[in-house]
Parts: sequence; structure tokens; C-alpha cells
Amino acid sequence: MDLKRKISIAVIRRLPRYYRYLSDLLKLDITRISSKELAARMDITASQIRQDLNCFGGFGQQGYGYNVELLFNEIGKILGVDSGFNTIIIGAGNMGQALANYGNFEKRGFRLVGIFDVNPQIVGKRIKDIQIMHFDSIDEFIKNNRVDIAILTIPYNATPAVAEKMARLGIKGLWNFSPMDLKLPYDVIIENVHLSDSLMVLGYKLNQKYRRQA
Amino acid sequence: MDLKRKISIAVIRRLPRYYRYLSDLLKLDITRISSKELAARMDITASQIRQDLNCFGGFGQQGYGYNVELLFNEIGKILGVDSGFNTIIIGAGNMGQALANYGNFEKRGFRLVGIFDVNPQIVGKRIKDIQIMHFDSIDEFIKNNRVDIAILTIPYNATPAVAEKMARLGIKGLWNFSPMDLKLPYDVIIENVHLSDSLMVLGYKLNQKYRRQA
DNA sequence: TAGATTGTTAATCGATTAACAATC
DNA sequence: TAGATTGTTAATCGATTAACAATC
Repeated sequence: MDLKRKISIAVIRRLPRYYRYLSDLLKLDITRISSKELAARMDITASQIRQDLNCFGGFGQQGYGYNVELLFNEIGKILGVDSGFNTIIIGAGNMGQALANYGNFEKRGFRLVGIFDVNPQIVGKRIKDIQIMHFDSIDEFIKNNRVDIAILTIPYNATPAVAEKMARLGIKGLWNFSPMDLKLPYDVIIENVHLSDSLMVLGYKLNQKYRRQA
Repeated sequence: MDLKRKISIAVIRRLPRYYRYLSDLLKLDITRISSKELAARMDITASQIRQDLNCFGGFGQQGYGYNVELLFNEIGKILGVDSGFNTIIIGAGNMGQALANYGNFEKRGFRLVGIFDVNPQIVGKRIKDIQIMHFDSIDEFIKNNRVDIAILTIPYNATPAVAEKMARLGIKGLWNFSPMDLKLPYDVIIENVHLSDSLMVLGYKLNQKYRRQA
């Protein structure tokens, strides 16, 4: 994983997709694949695959292609699936619970270590072995436990203040589900999920296709 | 909205973001804004804003800038927030319920008209005035109601078959939450949401910054 | 009017694709 | 070995940024 030059975010965002396709190939007991065939499956060019992978190293072999398991593991390493990130969920509403129950994150290196909410009706309940704690106890919790990432599934208006609090408590990464672009005067890394943006793009495409503008 | 040339998907995907920022400006009672100032707020270039907007028409005025409300409405029209898309949710687990309860979609032109599940424990319950129906009754429902978009919040393995069924029933758009790239031999428009991809990118960035590779 | 800012063309930059020598 | 396919350089394409005349 040399750092000769900065790897573009476009490449990074494709890595999880490669990871998914390689995972599928593994499940199909396919042990080797050429960039050409993988490209066909993924609907991209073989050139792009080879360029992308060579940002991180030469994982293939001339005349042979790529060993699926090896490549899967290498991309996993690049993405840090063996990093064991400790995460907490702030906001145990439907979205928070959905994410808490989603088993895939664990497989990808994200361990859920705490869930917080302000609603006394919810505090104390268990989700996946984890008892929901009151948000008031979060300072204490973070003091006593390593927490890398806070997942924010809280109401829109609460988000900026809670995010700032997380940053001040030393959290390194925020995964934000409120429809806003979080920006903080701390060097915390933020990844925003914009669900309604995605839905609106779908709406746009439908209108384009069916000219159903109201 | 002339169609002189195809508008790139990169531009389209920025539109909801413009829409959000303009909505914020409206709430702040700001009535006009220059591309320069909006650019500063959004952390992009003024050039990009003017280029993007001029794909759809000249909404500004030399020497003045853009009228916030007018621009907001125009982008809304482009995105079809007044199209009144009828949507159904398939899968009333936590994710399905989270989306059902999320008020923002309605504001953006997406009306929820049905929720379906296969779990008899859940069928019959109400979410937001809508009684959860059994998935078996979906053919009937779609026959009797216009449904534009199906939101798929169902288990991974169930997704391809359900998606195909939706396409065969004439649904025009699918919003898929399973971590796979849905592809169907129908001309249905699909928008995939890849939550774990987003989380993995966050993980990558954290590793880059803190060199904490396990 | 003078100043500001757009709409739009031209220049630049970066990302994608093509090509091919290296090599398994 | 011959065939296949990579890694990598070069060419192309598209997207972003800069510049500026038009004009409010």
C-alpha cells in the first residue's frame, strides 16, 4: 500500500463494491478471475479495475488474472475490515435499531459497543446484547471505553450539537444520518448518508423517463 | 428545461444538495444569493453552481444573483417534488419502519400508500395511518392503486425475487436497501442504497489518518 | 451610470479508457 | 513454448474551473 500519490476518492468509493463482488465470487467457489470477466460482471471496464487495484499494489498475475480470495483479503485490509472499529449508536429510534440489528457491519470490522437515547421509555431495553443507555451517561462511557465511531441517528435539530459533543469527547469518526452536511471545527472525519437525496435522484430519473412532471 | 445535451449524472446528484441549502436559506429569510456566496456555504466553486444551473435554464440575473425562493422552486420542479410519486414499502422491519416514519419524503413529493410484510406478527399493525398488509395481497393492491416506487427493505436473499416481482407488476422505480447491485431484465429504474459501503469508506479514512491498520 | 454578477465559452485538470510491452 | 492477462504508460474523454463579455 504505497503512497506514491494521493488516491482519489472516486477509487476509494469503488473499493467496497469490489469487495462485495469478490465476496459473491467466493461464495460461488470461483477461485480466479480476470479483470475482463470481473469487469463484465460489474459493468465497468477491465482497465478501470486494473488501474484501481494498482493504486494499492500488484495483486494479479500475468496470464492468470487475480486470485479471488487473495484479492478479497487485500481489499479487506485496505478498507480496514480487520481494524476492529468500536462504534456507538446515538439515537435508538427505528433507524438506530435497524443499524444495530444489521449483522453485516460486524463482518466488515465494525463492532457495536453502545447504544444511547434520551427517551426513558427506551433506555434499559436490550438490542443484541447491548442495553440502551441514557445519553447523559455518554461522557462517562467514552471515558471508560475506546470508541472510534459514533453513528448519529437522531432528530435533525439535535444533530449539530450532539456531533460537536462527540468531537469534543474525542470520537474520530461520525456517520451522520440527518439530511445535512455536518461540518465541525474539529478534525473529526464525517461521512454523511443522504437518503432523501438518493430517493430524489430516483424521482428525477422517473420523471425523465415518463415525462410525468406534475 | 431544454434537452440540448444530456445532463450528466454528477450534476443530477448535486441537485438535492442545492435543494437542501436553498431550503435552509429560505428558513433564514434570505431572499437573494450570489453563486459566490452559495459556493462559499457549500464548499464548491461558484463556477460549478452556475454551470450546473445553466443545464436547466437561466435562473439568475446579472448584477443581482439568484432569488432564493424562485431557485428553490425551480430545482424542486426539476427533481419532481410536485410529482406526487406513490410509494410502497416492502418489509416493515426496523428499516422499513424508519423510512415510513420519516416525514421528509412526503415534503419531497413521495407519498406512502402501502406497507407490506410477510410476518403475521406485524401484519395489521398501523404505521402513520397505514395498516401493514400481507405481502400476499400485493398483486391485488397494485392492480387497484397506482404505485410508482417500491422501497425494498427486505432480507438480502429475498431481494432479487421480490424486485423482479415488482417489475413484473409494473412498478417503475425501485429503491433498494440490500447490499447488492440490483439489475433486472426489465426497464425499471433502480436506485441502490449501500449503507455499508458508506461506512467502509469512513473506516478507510480513519485508517488513513490514524494508521491504525490492525 | 458604475458595480456586480450572471451566462457561457475557453482552458485546465483529473479520471477513464486504450494500448501494449512485460511476464506468468 | 504459446496464449493469456497483467501492470503501466499514453491517449481520450468528460468534468471542473477560469475568464470575460453581456447585462441587470
